Amino acid sequence: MLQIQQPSVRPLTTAHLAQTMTLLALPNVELRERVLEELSNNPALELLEERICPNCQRRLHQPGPCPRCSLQKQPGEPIVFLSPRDSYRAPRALPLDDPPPEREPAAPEDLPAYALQQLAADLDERKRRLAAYILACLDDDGFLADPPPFIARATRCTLAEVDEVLDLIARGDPPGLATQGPRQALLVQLDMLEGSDPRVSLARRMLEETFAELGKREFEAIARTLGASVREVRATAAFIQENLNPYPARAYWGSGLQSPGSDPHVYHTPDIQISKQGNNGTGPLTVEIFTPLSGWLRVNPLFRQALSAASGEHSEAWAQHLERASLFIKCMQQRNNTMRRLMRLLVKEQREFILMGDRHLKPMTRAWVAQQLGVHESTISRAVSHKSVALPDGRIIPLARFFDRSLSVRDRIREIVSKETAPLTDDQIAHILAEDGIRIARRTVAKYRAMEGILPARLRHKQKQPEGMSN
DNA sequence: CTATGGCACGGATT
DNA sequence: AATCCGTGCCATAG
Repeated sequence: MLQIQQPSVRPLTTAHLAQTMTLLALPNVELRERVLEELSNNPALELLEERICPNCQRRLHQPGPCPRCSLQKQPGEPIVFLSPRDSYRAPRALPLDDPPPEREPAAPEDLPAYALQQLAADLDERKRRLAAYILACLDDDGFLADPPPFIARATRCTLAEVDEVLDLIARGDPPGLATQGPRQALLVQLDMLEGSDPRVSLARRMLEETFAELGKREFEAIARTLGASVREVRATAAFIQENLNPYPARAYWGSGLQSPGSDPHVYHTPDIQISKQGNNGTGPLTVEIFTPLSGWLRVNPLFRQALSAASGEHSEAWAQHLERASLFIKCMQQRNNTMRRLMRLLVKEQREFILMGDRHLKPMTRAWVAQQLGVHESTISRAVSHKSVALPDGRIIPLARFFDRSLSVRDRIREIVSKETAPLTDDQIAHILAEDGIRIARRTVAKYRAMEGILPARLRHKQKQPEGMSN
């Protein structure tokens, strides 16, 4: 918590603030890069081993008592704690109480062996060994742990050879195996079914140009970027969802996550996980804020000693390192603290939304949250942007959606239209909403309706096409 | 004449 | 300071 400040004349505050803000705006995956970079560049910075909480067996990544066990006090309050996530394999964190259903039934050796069998006949000795090496190094999702140039170096093959073998594997039976991630896997699979469907070309553009948005299901943004209609984008997203598999290895390892209805098709891991405590809807909500590494950062005490002992030209550079390290740690703590406070407030305020769906989202502005927390509103902006949160029902949504004023209204519009007997005009819908106390302009109804991919009243007529995919 | 979608303006957000 | 979103005004399709 407290760092011994070097009596530095440097304007610590400006640098500190600037760096805090940049860290705050980073999603977990990028923060991981950032921390690793800092660790490798700065010898004064050190990552301590994780501990296991003797009580709840969770991994701890900060000094002091286990935050989860010690926090379980206040009945109405949500439980918010940081949770180390150094592996990005799981699609999302599993609820704390349930045993993980995935990845134990089949032996992990099965898949590589199976894949190798298909290829063996086509390859010479040298390439067969290369293929075996690659397959052995895949992570649990069937993706490459190392980039191709790395493999080339490790196996003393040329990059061209590596790419060739990779391509063969990827087009083998679990299509998309041994690619670099969900996106590449999907693209390979897309290539393989080319020719048949007109949606293929749009699907490719969506994967290539707007993959991040696709993961977050921001269909409007995709449509805008690609110049397609929201309707087309939705249809294509459904097409991708039905025909392609972002995690090729999972189909083989009997994961129960892929098939059931709970929207498994989000192609990235969340930064935050919210789960319910019990099965009844009354228990407190648990919020895990993922941190990129297990263990915790601190200034290396040996380095500090060495600095005081050292003299001469080194000491200045070393002092800078040390200052930078301590600064970085402060920034990380600042970030964690802000995220914790933010999430505690958000979950408390929006409990109904989290548990019961879009319609119960209370309108909330960032400015208001900033005032509650006593920070600048731009801080909230940074904290909220680029983050994704997994809800108890399995949906993964951008954190910014907590501030989407239109969400609950759009949900109501969808309901009104689905229950209508005769097609209602936008004006009528606006009127119905007004009776419920929602005063929005007719023009706005039209926009929301378009966003939801609902045709205008004139075109809805009698045949209704149930298009709802996210409920 | 009515229902919609396009364009632009003002306020909020970033 | 730049950008996004809700809304009003207006042209157009039916």
